[in-house]
Amino acid sequence: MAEITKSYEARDIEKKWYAAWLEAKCFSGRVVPGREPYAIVIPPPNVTGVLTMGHVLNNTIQDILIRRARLEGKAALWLPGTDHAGIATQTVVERELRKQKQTRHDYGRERFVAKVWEWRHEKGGIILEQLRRLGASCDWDRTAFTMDPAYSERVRHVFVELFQRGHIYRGKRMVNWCPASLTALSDEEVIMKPVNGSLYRVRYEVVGAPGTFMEVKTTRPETIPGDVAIAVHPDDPRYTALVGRKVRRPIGPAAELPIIADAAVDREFGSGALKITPAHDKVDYEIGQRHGLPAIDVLNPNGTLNALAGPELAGRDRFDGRRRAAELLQAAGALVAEEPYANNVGYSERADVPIEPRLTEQWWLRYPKVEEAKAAVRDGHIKFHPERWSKVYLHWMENIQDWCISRQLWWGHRIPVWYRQGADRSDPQNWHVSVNGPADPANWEQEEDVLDTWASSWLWPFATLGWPDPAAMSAAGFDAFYPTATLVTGPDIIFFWVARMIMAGLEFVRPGESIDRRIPFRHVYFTGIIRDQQGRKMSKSLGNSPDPLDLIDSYGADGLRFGIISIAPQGQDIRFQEDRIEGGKNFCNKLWNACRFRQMSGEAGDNSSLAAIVTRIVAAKFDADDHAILDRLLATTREVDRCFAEFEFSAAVQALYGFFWNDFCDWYVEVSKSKLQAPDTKANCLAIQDLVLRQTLLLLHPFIPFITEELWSLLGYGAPGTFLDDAHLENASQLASASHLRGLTLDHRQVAAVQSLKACVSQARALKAEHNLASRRDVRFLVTTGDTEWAILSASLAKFTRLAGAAELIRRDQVDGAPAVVTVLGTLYLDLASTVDVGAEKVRLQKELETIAKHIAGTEARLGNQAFVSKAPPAVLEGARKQLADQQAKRAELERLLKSLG
RNA sequence: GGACCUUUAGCUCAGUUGGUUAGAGCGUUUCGUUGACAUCGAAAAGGUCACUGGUUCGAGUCCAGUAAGGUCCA
Repeated sequence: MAEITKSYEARDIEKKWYAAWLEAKCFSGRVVPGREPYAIVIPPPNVTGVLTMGHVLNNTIQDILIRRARLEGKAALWLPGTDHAGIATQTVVERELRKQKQTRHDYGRERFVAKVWEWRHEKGGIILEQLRRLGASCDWDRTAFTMDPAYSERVRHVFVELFQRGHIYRGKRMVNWCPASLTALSDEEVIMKPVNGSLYRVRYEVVGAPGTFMEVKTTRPETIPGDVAIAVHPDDPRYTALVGRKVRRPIGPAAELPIIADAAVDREFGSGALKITPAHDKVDYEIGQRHGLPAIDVLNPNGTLNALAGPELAGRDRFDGRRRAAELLQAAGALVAEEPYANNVGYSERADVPIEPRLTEQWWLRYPKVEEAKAAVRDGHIKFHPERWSKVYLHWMENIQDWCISRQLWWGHRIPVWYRQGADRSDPQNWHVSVNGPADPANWEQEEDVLDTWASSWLWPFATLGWPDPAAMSAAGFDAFYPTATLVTGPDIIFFWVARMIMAGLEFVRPGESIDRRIPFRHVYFTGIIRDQQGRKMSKSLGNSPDPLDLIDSYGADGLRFGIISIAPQGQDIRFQEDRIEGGKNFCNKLWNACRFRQMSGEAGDNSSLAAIVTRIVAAKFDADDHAILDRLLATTREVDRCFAEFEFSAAVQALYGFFWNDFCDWYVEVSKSKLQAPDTKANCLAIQDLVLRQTLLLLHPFIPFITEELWSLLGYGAPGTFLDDAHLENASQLASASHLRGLTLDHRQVAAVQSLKACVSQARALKAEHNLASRRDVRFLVTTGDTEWAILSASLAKFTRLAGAAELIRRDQVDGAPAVVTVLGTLYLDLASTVDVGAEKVRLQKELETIAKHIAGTEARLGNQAFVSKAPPAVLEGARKQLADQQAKRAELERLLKSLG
C-alpha cells in the first residue's frame, strides 16, 4: 500500500480521481430495480457563462446531495446542461461581428444563426468543463442544451399544445421594449431602479380661452408630440368646467387635444391633470382605449424619436430629445418649471438601459394550472427550503400576469407559426401552427420571432428526460426519475423558472394522475447570494468576485467546497471570506494527516468491509475513550443525517469538523498514543481508528469527494478497482447494531468519565500556564479526591500525564500551600510549593471564589423562588438542586484552599 | 405603499419545540517544532445577545412596537 505523504497536495489527486470516475462511469444515472430513484436536474447555466462563486455554491450543494444519495444506495441521476440564453448569446456574437464592422443584418438570419452555433461549439462548453474541476458528478453523457434538435422539437410541441388549448394568443399590447436589444421583454426581465431626473411642469393653453392654461407634470416631455388628450378625474371640481373642451399641444405637430375625465387619474399628483400618451405608457394606453383615442408612436425601435415627433426632435435619441423638448417648451413659454425629481424607472435586466413601454404585436401566454401550482406549494406537495420563499411564490402567483413569450431575436426557438404568403397576418384564418410546419412551405412564411429562453427552460425537468416521446422517455428512465427529488437554485429566479416549471409540469406530465406524480420536483432548496466583505453582490462589473478556478488552484476543489459550505447557512446571504476557504484546505490537511498517523501507527488490518473491521474490535479491551469516541461517532452520524433531512449543509459540515478535529484528533488520537504503546490494547485501538476513519470518510465524501476517495483507497477500505461510493453508508442505528454484534454496548458512564477527564486535563494545562510552566513536561500534580473520582483518574494516569504534560499524578489526603484548581475529579495541585507566589495565588483564588459566589447567588435565587419550585418541571428543578450542591462544594473547596495559604 | 430577511465576541456566523455559567472559525496575546499535522498544538483575553415594552417561575429564543441595514413586489 502506498505511503501517505506528509502533506496533502490536491492538484494531482483531484485530476487522477476525476478521470477514474469518468472512466468507470461512476456518474451514470441508471434506473436500478430495487433502488429508490433520486434525480436532480441542474439549473442550466447560461451557455455564455463562466463559473462564478454562485455556481460553486449551487453546484457543490447539488453534488453533495447526489453523492450522498449514491452512498445511501439510491439510483442517482444528476442531469447537466446549458440554456441558450437568447439575448446574452446573440449579444456576445454580435459584439464579435462589430469588431469586424459588421452587423447580424450583413449576415442575414441563416448565416448569423450558423455563426452563433459556431461560437457555441467553440466556447459554449466552458462552464461545464469548469464544473468538472469542482468535482461535479453529473451524468455528462446526458448533457442537454435547450437548442438541441430534440429539445427544440419538444419546445415547439409545447407551443402548439398550448396554442390549441387556448393558452397562447397573439396581440397588440403594451410591452417592455428594450431599445438596446431591440426586443420585447417579459415583466420579470425588467428591474426597477431609482433615478434622479427632472419633473417638468408644462402648461397647455385651452382652445378658445387665451391666457387660460392647464398644467401637467411629466418626466418625459419628449413624448408630448405623442399626446392625444389631457385627462382629469371626473370628480375633480377644479376641472369640471373644462372637461369636453380642448387644449393646444405646446410642441411638436400642432394639434388640439380633448380634455377628458377618467377615474384612473390621481388627483393628488401635481395639478391633478394628466397628459395622455397612449403609445408610451401603460396607464395612458388603457385610458386611451376607454376613450377611443389614437396612439401616436413617436419613437423608433432603437429609442430615437421619429418624424411624428416633429422636425425639431426627429432623429434625436430619447434622452437628447428630452433636453431639446424642454428647450422648445421654454421657448414656447410652456415650461412653467423644471424640478429635480427622483422616481423609479424600469431597466432592461440584460442590457441595463431604460425600457420603453411600447405598443407592439407579440405572442402571449395565459399561464396554465395556476391554481394547482399554488396548491402544490401551499399544501406541501412541493417543499421550499427555507419555507418562507413559498410566500413570495404564492404572492407572485396571486398577481400573475400574462407572459410575453415572443422575442425579436434570431437566436432561439423560432415560433412554430406560419402565415399564408401575402395574407393578413392578424387573421388567424391565415395561420398554420404545428411542430414541423406546413406541408407546402412555399406558400407560407414563418413567424420571425423566437421564444423567450425561459419559455424553453421551463420544460427542463421533463424535456431533458425524453418527454413526450415514449421511446426517449423510456431510454431516459422518465418513469423512475420524474418527479425529480430536489431543485437547487437561487431565489432570484423563483418567478423566471421555479414557478413556471411547476406550472409546466402540472400541465403536461402524466395528465389525469395525482398532483404528486405531475410536479417536477419535491423539494426546492434556495441558496443565499454570495456577497463580498462589504456586503455587495459579487459581479463582473464590480470585479469583486474571486475566480473560483484560482481558489481551486490555491486550496483544492475540496478545500473550496468545504469552505464555501461552512459559510453558507440555510437561506441566508453569504459574506465571502477567503480565510474560510483556507480553513477548508486546512481541514483536508488535518484529515490527511490523521490518516497518515493511522498508517504509521501499526500495520493495516482487514479494512475491506465494515464487518471485517468490527470483527477486529474486542469489547473486553475497551476503555472509557473507546466508548466515548464511538458514542461521538454515532451522535455525529445521527446529526449529519438530521442535517440532510433538513437541508442544513453548513451545520453538517460544522458537526463533522467538530467531531473530527476535537473529538478524534485532539483527544482520541492523543490518547491512542498511550494505548498504542501497550501490546495489549494496540490492535483494538487500531481497529477502532479504522472504524472511525471509515465512517468519517463516508460521511465527508459528499462534501470533499477527492481526498476522501484517495484516503479510502490508501487505507484499503475498498477493493482495487472499486470506489468509495460502492460502499454503503450506514446510519447510526445500523452502525450501532454492527458493533452490537460483537457484544459491545456503549457505556454512558464511561462517556461521561471522558468528559470529566477532558475538563480536568484542560484545567491542569491552564494551571501550568498560569504559572508559566506550559512548556514544562516534568511537573508533578497532586490530587485530593474521592474514591469514585480517583477510579476514573487512576484508570487514565498515562493519558493524563501525557495530555496534561506532567511527570506524574499522585493522590494525597491533604496538600497545603500549593497552587490548586478545583475540578470535577477533585482538587488538583501543582507540586511546586517553593516557587509559588502566595500573593498572586490568593488573588487568583479570590477571583474564582467571586465568580462561583455569583453563580451560587443566581441558583439560590431561582430555588428560593416559590413559583419556580412549584411550576418548573421536575427535571429542571432537580438539575438546579444538583447544580447548587456542586457549586457549594466548589466554594467550600476554594475557601479551604485560600485558608491554607494563610 | 405591501411583504420578507438580518441585527449575538474585533470579523464572519451557529445557537433545533423557552430551562444550568451564550458557542465555533478566523483574528489578537502568551507559550510550544516531544515522531500525524506549524496547513499544527496548548492556554488566555474578548459578549448589558440592536433598543423599548409585554407574556412567563424563567426570554438570545415567544408576542408587540422602535431603529438601522438588506431583498423582493407594486
